[in-house]
Formats: sequence, C-alpha cells, structure tokens
Amino acid sequence: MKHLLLALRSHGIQPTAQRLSVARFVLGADSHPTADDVWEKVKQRSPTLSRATVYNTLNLFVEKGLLRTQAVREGALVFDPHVARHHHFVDEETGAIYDVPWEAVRVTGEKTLQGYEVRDYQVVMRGKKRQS
Amino acid sequence: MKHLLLALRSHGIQPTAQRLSVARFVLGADSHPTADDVWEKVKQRSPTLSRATVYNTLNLFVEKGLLRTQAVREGALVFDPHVARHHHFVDEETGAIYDVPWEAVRVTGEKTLQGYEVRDYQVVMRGKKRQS
DNA sequence: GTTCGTGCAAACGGTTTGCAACAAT
DNA sequence: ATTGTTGCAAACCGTTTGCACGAAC
Repeated sequence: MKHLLLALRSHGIQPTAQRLSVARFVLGADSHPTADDVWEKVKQRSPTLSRATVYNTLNLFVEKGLLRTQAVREGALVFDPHVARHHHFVDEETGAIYDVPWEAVRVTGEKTLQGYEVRDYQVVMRGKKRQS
Repeated sequence: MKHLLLALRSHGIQPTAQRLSVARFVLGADSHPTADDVWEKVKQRSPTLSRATVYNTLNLFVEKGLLRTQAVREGALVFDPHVARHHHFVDEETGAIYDVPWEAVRVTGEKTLQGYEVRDYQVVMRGKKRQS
C-alpha cells in the first residue's frame, strides 16, 4: 500500500511498520473507531503492537492533520479520517456514528450570531438508522 | 430557596440536604459544569459531601429529567440544566460552553435525509467568543 | 425496623507517561 | 553518538460500585 506511505510522509510523519499498521486500518475505515477499537483490529495483524503505541500514533496523526477527533460519543474519543467538514448522525440504539455529507443539511444564521465568532460548526443528529 | 425543593419534589426526587446543595449550584448555573466542577463548588458550602454523592445525585437528576448530559467536551461529560432544545457554542481557547437559543440558528434538510430517522439534533459551533 | 441516602474506599475503563531497550540515521 | 520509536508497567483522571453506617418515615 504505497499511498499510505506517501500519506504519512506528506504529513511529516516517519513511516514505521507500526504506524503503517495503524494507518491502514484507521485511514480507510468510515466507521468512527475509538483508540481501543483500533488496537483490537491492529493486534490481529501485528500482535506485538502495544496499546501505548496505538494511542501515541493516533495522537500523532491528529497533530499532523491526518485525523480528527470527534466529541460525539460519551465516555470515549472517536477518530475520524474524514477531515473535511461534514455532519454526524448518531444511532441512539447502537451508538454507531455515521458521516452526513456537508451538503445534505443546511445551516443558516450562524454568521449573524452576536457575541460569537464561529470558525467551524457541525450538525449532530440523533435517532435511528433505517434499513438502507 | 423554596423553588428548588419544589423542583425536586415535582420530579419525584426526595429532597435531602445534599441534593439541595447540588441542585442549587447546578440548576442555576448557565455554565456547563462537569461532575467534578460541581463537587468543587458544592464542597465549599458543604465540605462533608462526598464525590460519590455528587455523581449519584447528578445521575439521578438526569434520570428524572432535571438535567441533560452533553457530549460536547472531550474527556468529560458536562451537565446542562437547560433541558429544552438548543444549540451550543464551544470556545476553542477556554473550552467554555455556551447555550445558543434554538431560534438563533436554523437547520434545513434534516427531515429529508434518506436512511436516517432524525429524532433530535443540534448545531455545535466552535470558535472564539467576542467580548460581550 | 425497613427503606433510602450517604460516605468511604476500592474498582473500573480510557488515556497518558516514565523509562529502559532498541532501531535508524 | 545522537535522535527518534517502541513496549511495558505504572500512573492518572473521570466515573461507578460495594458496603457499612446513619437518617427518616
């Protein structure tokens, strides 16, 4: 997977075997895994990889702009490889988080809010996902 | 403060001294305190009140509909006495969370999202609060 | 005297950190 | 030789839980 290597290099991250393992899983997925989700998955292919390395690597990726964290789930941080603006839908029954395209929902009025300089925003929706 | 007593009673909560201490702080504030914030503040007036009681009390209040939790802050749950629909603004520098009235911002398109049954939503904005 | 609430300490889950071993340059 | 990376264990923070004591109906 050459593009992973390039993705890391272009963000100023030295590509090591461990970092590539983490990258392969987390940059691909459109789920919104927690750090421990990542660890569980990555362990299957690279059983010697430690939890600390996963956490350090994820934080590094966030720092370098490859990932974002989302404070959508209670109790744990989730990582999102989708760094462009988008909204979120949280299934209240399963806790699963889905990306909602930026254009699917429109927000108006945020620019004229007095007292606040809004740099970024997103709509967080909750409910039930239908069979699709 | 009679109204606190009534607020608890009307939600089916036996008013005790400890619960009233917690209620006085958390139902009034329009900050969005974490459980430990509440403990710190309440301890000043009621030094014997234990952390466990604060957590239990806050959870009880949430269960009974006096408070909501908001998954807006990373790493900790915040409590919000404002139970009606509203939006949030997070100051990126201080981490402070502000309520934004429901009517101040309008969202369109959320009803026509295919695949999702949206029961609730809010806009989460981030940026810098201006001197107001 | 039974039920409910409290306080303490221990346990817990998610995350960070200190440090020694280990590449890699 | 220096710098950066890893793995382990311990520490840490926010939260929950078990249990014995105490208050209230």
